[in-house]
Amino acid sequence: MDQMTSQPTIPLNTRIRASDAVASIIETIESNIAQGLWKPGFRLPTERELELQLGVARNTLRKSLKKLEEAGKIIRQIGRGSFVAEPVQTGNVMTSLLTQVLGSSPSEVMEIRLILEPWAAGLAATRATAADLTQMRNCIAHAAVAPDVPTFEKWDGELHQTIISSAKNGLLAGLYEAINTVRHQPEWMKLKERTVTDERRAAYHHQHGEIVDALAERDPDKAAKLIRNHLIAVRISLLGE
Amino acid sequence: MDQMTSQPTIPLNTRIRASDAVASIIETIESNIAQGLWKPGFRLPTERELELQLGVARNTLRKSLKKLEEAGKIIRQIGRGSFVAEPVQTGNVMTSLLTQVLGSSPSEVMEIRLILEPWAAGLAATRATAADLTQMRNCIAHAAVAPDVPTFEKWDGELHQTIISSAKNGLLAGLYEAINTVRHQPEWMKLKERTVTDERRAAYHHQHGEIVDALAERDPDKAAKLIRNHLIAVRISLLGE
DNA sequence: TTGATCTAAACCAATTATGAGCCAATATTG
DNA sequence: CAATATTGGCTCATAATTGGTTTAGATCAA
Repeated sequence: MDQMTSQPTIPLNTRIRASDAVASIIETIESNIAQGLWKPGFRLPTERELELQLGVARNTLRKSLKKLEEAGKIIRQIGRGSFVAEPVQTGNVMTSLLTQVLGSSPSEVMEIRLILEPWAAGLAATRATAADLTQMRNCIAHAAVAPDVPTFEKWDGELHQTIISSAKNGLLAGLYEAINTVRHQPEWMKLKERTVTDERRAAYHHQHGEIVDALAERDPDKAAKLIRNHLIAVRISLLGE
Repeated sequence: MDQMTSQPTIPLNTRIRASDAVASIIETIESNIAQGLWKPGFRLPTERELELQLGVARNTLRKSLKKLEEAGKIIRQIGRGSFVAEPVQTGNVMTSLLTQVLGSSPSEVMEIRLILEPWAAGLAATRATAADLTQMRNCIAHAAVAPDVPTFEKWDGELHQTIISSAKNGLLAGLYEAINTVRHQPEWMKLKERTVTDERRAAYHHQHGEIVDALAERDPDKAAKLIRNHLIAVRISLLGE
């Protein structure tokens, strides 16, 4: 309604288009909820009342209500009415995963490894190929002669990643890779430097060999049990009892 | 392209015309977008309004809009209108994991859920707060009255995410959130649409209620067992025996 | 003239909004 | 308990809105 066509170069933010009815209705209702005018549990006017109040057709109104319902803002029930929904904590967005991973404590990481890896080892016992087993033994050999903790840590990580990969579940491999990024965190490295003694390295080496042997024997239960014991040992050395 | 030898000055892009309406229009609209006057998603005035505001013929205006569309600045849709395009998303650090997740088969997803969720439920039984439990029941209520499968799916996903979050392991929550993105994949949705019957929805609703009850009773074993049975039922309905 | 650009109008196709009627689940009343 | 009223769920036909296309004519520079 503000057709000031005198200035050709400045088209202003004119008016909301007629076909924005649905969006406009949603905005109105959401504002009522946001302002606390309609509180959670409040029963909103019937559709036949709302269509009059808002000056739109019932079909249009219903499209808006459907979207509000899908967004979780309201709940509708035949014969009862439509109600303002209880607020739900806004879930974190996808992007949070990285910070989630990088911000995770060693305790959290071990908690998850302790559940994922024994299970994965059980699967790997039946699914691992000869090439997988060869690669595992390769990792163990490298770790055994590693000159320092970071190098040992690298081959240790590679070994566990290979075991996980042998479970032949691509999604699992991806998740574990994300978990593994935490190994490159300074905090994790410092923890390792402080806790990985030569004695423990020898113990880990022995446990790693047993695990791969169990996988080669195609014994799921044995592999799962061995890797679980290994991870418990790791957790103890990292975090204490 | 490079025949500079014959002609000293080749007028490649010479637009000598005094009134280059198209370029002028493009400049005006781009300026509106750049200045934030028209934000991403904003629906610009209809062509029939713009031609009045700019004082040009619709044909000329459309030439400008076409170029803007080709440049990715706006998006046009018959019957709906023209919209300022969303800015292209910059490459994510998580792309590898994301593609890993999105490329995963429902079978792989269920395999991991079946191991992670019972364990998480066991932890949640002792770690869930009253607010967590309230939110779970809220999700169940939403799912119960969901008018269609996508909406049901949304609240079902929210419920499981809440249970996971109740285990109070931030890394786990992040991983599960990544897994959950697969629910938005077309393949997954089609599978759900095809397999989620009213009968199964009723069964799931009952199982969900039992699970949350077990969590409220602080019974880890019962919760783990119930969610395991639930997920087995889901897997069967999705993938068969 | 020739070619390019702009103006103008009519019509096409996809989407949205309207209005009416009827159905299904729930609430209320006798 | 049974009957009625209320309320959301749904479908259909119709009209309005909006970008897409074609055609014709006017203007202007090379």
